[in-house]
Amino acid sequence: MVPGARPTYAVIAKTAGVSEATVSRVLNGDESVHPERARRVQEAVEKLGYKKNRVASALASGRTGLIAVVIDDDLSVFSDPFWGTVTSGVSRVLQENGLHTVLMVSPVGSLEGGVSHYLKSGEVDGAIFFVLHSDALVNDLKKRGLPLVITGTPHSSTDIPFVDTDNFGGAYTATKHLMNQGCKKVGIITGDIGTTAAKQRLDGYLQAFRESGTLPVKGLICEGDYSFEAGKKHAQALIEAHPDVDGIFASNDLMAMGAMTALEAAGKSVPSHVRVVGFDDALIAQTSRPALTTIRQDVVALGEAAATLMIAQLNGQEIEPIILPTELVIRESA
Amino acid sequence: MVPGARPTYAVIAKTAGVSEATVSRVLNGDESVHPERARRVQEAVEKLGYKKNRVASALASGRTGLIAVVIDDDLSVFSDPFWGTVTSGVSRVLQENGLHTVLMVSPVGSLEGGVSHYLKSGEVDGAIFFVLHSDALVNDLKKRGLPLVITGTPHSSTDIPFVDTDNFGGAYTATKHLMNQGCKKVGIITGDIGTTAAKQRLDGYLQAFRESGTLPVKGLICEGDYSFEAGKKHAQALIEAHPDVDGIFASNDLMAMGAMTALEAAGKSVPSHVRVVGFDDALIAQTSRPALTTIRQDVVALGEAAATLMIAQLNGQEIEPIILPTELVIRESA
DNA sequence: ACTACCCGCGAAACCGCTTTCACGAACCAC
DNA sequence: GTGGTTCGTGAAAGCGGTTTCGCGGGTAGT
Repeated sequence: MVPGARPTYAVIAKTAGVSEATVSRVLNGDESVHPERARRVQEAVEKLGYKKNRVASALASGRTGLIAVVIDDDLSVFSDPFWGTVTSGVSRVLQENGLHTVLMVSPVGSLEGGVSHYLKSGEVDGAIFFVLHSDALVNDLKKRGLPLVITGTPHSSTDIPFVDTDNFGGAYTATKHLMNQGCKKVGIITGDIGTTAAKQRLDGYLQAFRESGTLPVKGLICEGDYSFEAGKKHAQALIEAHPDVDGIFASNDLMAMGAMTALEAAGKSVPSHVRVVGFDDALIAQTSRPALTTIRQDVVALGEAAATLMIAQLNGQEIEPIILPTELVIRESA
Repeated sequence: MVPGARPTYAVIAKTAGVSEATVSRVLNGDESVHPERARRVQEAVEKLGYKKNRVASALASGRTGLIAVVIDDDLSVFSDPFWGTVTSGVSRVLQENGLHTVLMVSPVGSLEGGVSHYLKSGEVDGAIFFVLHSDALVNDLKKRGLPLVITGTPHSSTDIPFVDTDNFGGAYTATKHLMNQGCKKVGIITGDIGTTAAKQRLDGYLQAFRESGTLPVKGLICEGDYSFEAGKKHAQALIEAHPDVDGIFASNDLMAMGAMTALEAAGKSVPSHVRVVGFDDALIAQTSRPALTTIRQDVVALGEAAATLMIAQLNGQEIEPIILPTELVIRESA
């Protein structure tokens, strides 16, 4: 053996005095090998510092040990720590299970091109989608039998396993909190209503109203899009339409920041005139002045849950969606 | 051929009436094939919707088409959009070149374990490191001939190609800007001085002083660690030690935010009493009140540059480090 | 016209691991 | 003791490409 070259089964087999087939069995946890021979193989592996060639293994077995994480260029990675954080959770759990994370950041829309091809070509053992881009692609993959996990609730109710934050509950808690603080007129700035998360948060808001026996007046519900600017714009509109508004639930922290900026500019102080609650507990929630009261979602846990679901699926276990709880973090703004 | 099964060379070869060897040559851009036969192969590929099996290809050729991106769990992905953004830049460029990004988020310190093994085992064609963790590992990999790129300037001057932002120039510009605005006493809150970036930014600050013919008084240089808390703490210390301080350059936006929070709490208004400049142009710089004047670095471009360097290396081209320019973004704080 | 080359191409070996298959030994029941 | 199992094992056939090697035919040189 040339020094520096990695040993192969041939070498291990010779050293241990067994066949390559037996080496393979031992290394793949086949119980049926005689303990004594297994030990000899283990020793040879140890001694030679053998590490399995994953590529060869993949070719022969059809399992690559790779899980794709598919992200939409636009919504996501840029300037928003959210997906990066989720990914790190995914990656950690996968790694602990001997799997690797292949990142596919696809320019939105072009998903049908290269990414789609790659996923269909069996070079990954599964795919985790961040935000459901195209139901078509996902359903197609599903039909082909590729293990899938979606982070965020899918639009159409497919039977594809997903993980999500309890958007409904979080929004409900946020709204309830505002009411408990004495707010009589609570508005909401929603996220991009095309996303299920935004819809669910709106539902949670409405539920809080329902329970209090009232319904939000027209104009209290503003359709935003998760951006700072939207928060600003809609807060302005809100206090114009309803000068007596005394609580705002923004569907994410960034919009809450925008709202606070607008409120301050309009001479309304937070929280004495208007209380504000956000959603996410992003970094900005902690650093803003006044510090933002918000609904914390555990983003790392979201990633970990997605990975866990994937692994369970690969093991052929029965699985169901995971909904992660949220937590109200009370700071200064409400 | 079973419907649904992917075609192989065997099928293409038969369809085109050539040998598998010729198919391989055509698909790998070997010029020596007769145009007519090449055309026939292309047609067969087209007709059958053939896509090369990357795994088989990898086994035979030794090239996996995978590039590892190695990130330190701690410093990075969590709550800081920085590395996520860089990664998306890397991923995009790699993908355009038919390569894929394998994410390795390693709990700091454990780099020597699984990650190291994986990288050494030839299952990736190259590795891009975010922040230089361990010179030892990198040098080892370098010796083994694995193409490497480092984002951020390495500590020891190895000949490993790297990409970085012009930290020195950015810091110099920031400090100069404060001086030009009339600041007489400019302090700095540095980043974790164990990182080269922090050192370079400090150097830039010092250079601005040198050019103005003065030197920063003792106590004007505060050693921070890039955290919000550090910014707060050191700004407090700064105005205590030097009540007449009228400019602060914080080595990142987060510390600048902390500093502004502390200043406001101490009754100093920004920018009228003290001007503040940050570094990064992160999201918080735009949303803060007052909006933060800062040094913008192009984070996506950083990732793209890293990927470009990697690709050049794989092509055997000569390469040298890339230093990306920064830009002063003037907002309200200075 | 004869040897020397070069060029395009196919046969076949090979990459390193997995898995099927069949064989011999050991074990069982009758 | 005989026939039928079961069990551990190795030989060998893949997995789907890449690459070496050598052959046949055309070109060039003398």
